Amino acid sequence: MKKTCAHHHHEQKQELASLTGRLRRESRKITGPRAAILEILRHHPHPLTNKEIFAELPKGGCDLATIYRAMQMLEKLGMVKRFDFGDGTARFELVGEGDDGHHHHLICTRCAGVVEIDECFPEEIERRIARANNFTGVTHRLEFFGVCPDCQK
Amino acid sequence: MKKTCAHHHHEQKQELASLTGRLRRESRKITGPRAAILEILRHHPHPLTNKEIFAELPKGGCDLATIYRAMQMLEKLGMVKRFDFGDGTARFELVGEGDDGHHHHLICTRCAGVVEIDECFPEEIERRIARANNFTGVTHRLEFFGVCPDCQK
DNA sequence: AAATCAGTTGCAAATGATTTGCAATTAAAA
DNA sequence: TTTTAATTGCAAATCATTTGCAACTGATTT
Repeated sequence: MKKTCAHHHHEQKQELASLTGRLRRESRKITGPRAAILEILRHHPHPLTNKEIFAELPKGGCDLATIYRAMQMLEKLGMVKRFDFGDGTARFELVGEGDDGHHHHLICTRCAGVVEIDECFPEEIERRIARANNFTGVTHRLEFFGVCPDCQK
Repeated sequence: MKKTCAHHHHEQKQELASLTGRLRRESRKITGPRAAILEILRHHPHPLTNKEIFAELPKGGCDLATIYRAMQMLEKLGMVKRFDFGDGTARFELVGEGDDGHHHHLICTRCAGVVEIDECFPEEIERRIARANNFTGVTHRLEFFGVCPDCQK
């Protein structure tokens, strides 16, 4: 269960320069650990856990806490999107400029393989739900689970 | 943000006898802690965290670990359904006999109030997603977030 | 290029939710 | 009652994530 194909909601792999530029604009420093983390995210089209990023880090990597701090900051700047697959571990994906990164996944409950999904919850129904309950600014968190072709035996 | 109204997917409050019967059938003991926990769940139409159940427990309550163990067991028996609101704390709701408890919530990001939702992700689209990726046994986890009427000021 | 300073990092300790080992207890069957 | 497997309390262990703090380093200024 490995998929690398780009789905239409995926921008081209972002230039590192564009990423560091975004940081600079927010008066954040471009440090070794940050450049390395962005580099890893840039090359992974799928959501990664902090531990996974940590493992991908070259030799003298950085502290795990630094990754946690970096992801928190990148999320606040809207540069990464946090996903929750319900296993108690956060996962992150790089988000393109101007994009909000909203999309969903289909996760194999056997091998944990992940496929990005283009479908989203119907806007019209979401609006109906918001109106019916007088809620504003409604969004959703949605992930699919099933058994991937490889794991079906 | 408090709602007590019963939605159509909610069975009538289950008889305690029916609940204990289900346990007995699985050769589980009806202990004080368990009866107390079921009693609390029976009276709460909304997802509860273990801590909340713990707090609701009468005086000499039971150990928090016992609640964790009970919920795990009840979930395995399909008597409660676990929900994940993305805040790192599991929540549980009693599930009626024969029901699988599948449904969703609309959660206020300000006051954490919860409203049960009747809408579900369109089956047809889910089937399409499953087929398109050759996955079997596909389900989904879906929760809505927004600002409830009270918190809108 | 050296000085300056806010933003960063490593490391260890703190949190918080959840799990687990184990000896003592108890519900339910015999 | 006796018997036995299931259950509990309690403390210690896990795991993911956060945080305090002193040392460090980009980025900007001089």
